[in-house]
Amino acid sequence: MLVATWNVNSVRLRLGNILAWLAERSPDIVCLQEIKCVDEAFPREAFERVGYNVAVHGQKGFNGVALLSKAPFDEVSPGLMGDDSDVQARFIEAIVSVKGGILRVISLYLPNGNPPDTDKYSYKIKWMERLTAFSRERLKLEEPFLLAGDFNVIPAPKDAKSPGNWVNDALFLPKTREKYHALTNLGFTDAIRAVSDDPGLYTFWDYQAGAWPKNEGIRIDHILLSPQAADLLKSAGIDKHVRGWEKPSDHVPVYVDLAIEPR
DNA sequence: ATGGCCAATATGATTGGA
Repeated sequence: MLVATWNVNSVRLRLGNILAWLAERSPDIVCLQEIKCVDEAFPREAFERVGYNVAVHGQKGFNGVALLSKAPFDEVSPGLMGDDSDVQARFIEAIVSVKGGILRVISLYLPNGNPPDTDKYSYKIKWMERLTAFSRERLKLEEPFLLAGDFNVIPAPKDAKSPGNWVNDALFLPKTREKYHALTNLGFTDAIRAVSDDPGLYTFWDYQAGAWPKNEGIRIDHILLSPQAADLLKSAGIDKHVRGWEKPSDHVPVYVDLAIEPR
């Protein structure tokens, strides 16, 4: 069973690319970020026509996350616990029935946090603390459980072509990486790092300054696996070639193959 | 030459992204 995540940078502008990639990869579940539209404007029918159920948590203009699933959703819950005043659409949780049990999946868009000397950075850090508190609760359930999305965190120097360019950036500051490790140390497995220690595994290339042709990439889109999900990991990968398509997103899809059969 | 982008919005300049 394939589960993937992709920050698409506008689901409406990227619809053709997304449908082409779905036909090529045929994932069972897809976590989308930066859909950049309200729920009513999400191109739901285009995905239903090719066999997906749709769950959306959008907002006007920016942010927004969604889930696609070939199997129906048993439960869907938008929003991250811990701050009722947070109106940014960055989190959606769902449960899907699979053969022999369930799979719990989160599509998340962690705040960027730049510039670091502003309230944008404190919002990022607080959001990470809320995500850790949420995860601590969910891990107690001992289920196959995935946190997938755009984490806006470069975990280690080898996750950037030029780490020196990022030392003062909210994506790579020591405090950001400390908070990320506080999350992963609860017991998550980084799916990509479980299958490869190689440098040069990137998921984002800026539109600016020729980042793509120079391969100036960073790895910021992650799939974190609960212990029960990690036990099922068969393979993981990054669909890098999608960055070279016409009108690309600046991010590419990341996927895991789990030893689970659809129900 | 040592910079270069993109998307959404009561839009033709601003905001956010990373």
